[in-house]
Amino acid sequence: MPEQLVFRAIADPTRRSIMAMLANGEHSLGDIASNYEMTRPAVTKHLKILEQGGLVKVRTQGRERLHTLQPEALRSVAEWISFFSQFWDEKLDNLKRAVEADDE
Amino acid sequence: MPEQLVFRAIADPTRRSIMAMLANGEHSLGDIASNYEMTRPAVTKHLKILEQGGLVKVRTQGRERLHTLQPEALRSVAEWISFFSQFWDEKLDNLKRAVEADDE
DNA sequence: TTGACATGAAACCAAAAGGTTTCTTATAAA
DNA sequence: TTTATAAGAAACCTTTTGGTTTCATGTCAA
Repeated sequence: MPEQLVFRAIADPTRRSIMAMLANGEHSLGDIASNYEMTRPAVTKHLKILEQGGLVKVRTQGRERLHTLQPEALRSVAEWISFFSQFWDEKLDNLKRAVEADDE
Repeated sequence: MPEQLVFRAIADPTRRSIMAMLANGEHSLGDIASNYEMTRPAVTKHLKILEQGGLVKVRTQGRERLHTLQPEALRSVAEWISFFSQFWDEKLDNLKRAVEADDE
């Protein structure tokens, strides 16, 4: 799972919005699409990109496809940011330690 | 400075690489460009997008343009991630608190 | 002041991104 | 067993992105 796919996935505002929605729990495609102006196929494409980034997992139930958030995929981004956090504020070294501690 | 411009800026691997380079200090355009296969105009465009995201600041000295990293611009991304970190691991609530504490 | 150097600017191009419409397939329900 | 519903798939379109080449400009140094 190349890190680049995560950065790509979170670059789009619609996809970040979908992530926020999925933070509340599992949702079907139609359920998600009803929250946006665009058509369902467009939302499908966004969900596929989120999947490729490892941020969303899908399971099929009957004729529905249920999507769940996989927020752990954001950890690589958090680690990348933590490298720079040391330059912006020493206090935020907490962030770096927190992330690293979690790798054990 | 819309948050979207930061997400856009960090989405490209070349730009993230430039950020890493600038973490070591100020660099001129030619200096930066000499590290990449692409032409200088291409690097110029990347630097402009980094500027728009607030991640790089430029000053002119003689005929050179010196670029410095502004890592604080990453804070909005860190805040966004911190919202999701609660879902992936309670221990990483440290991250959220660290970021919020820094807003005071 | 003439030449070399560091950069900016503009025109252009191919590929990727974000969207649409149309058609098909699979499941559920009448 | 029809009919309605949920979704996948493919073809297509426009705009953005990441890159190029070419030319112009400003500054430093012989």
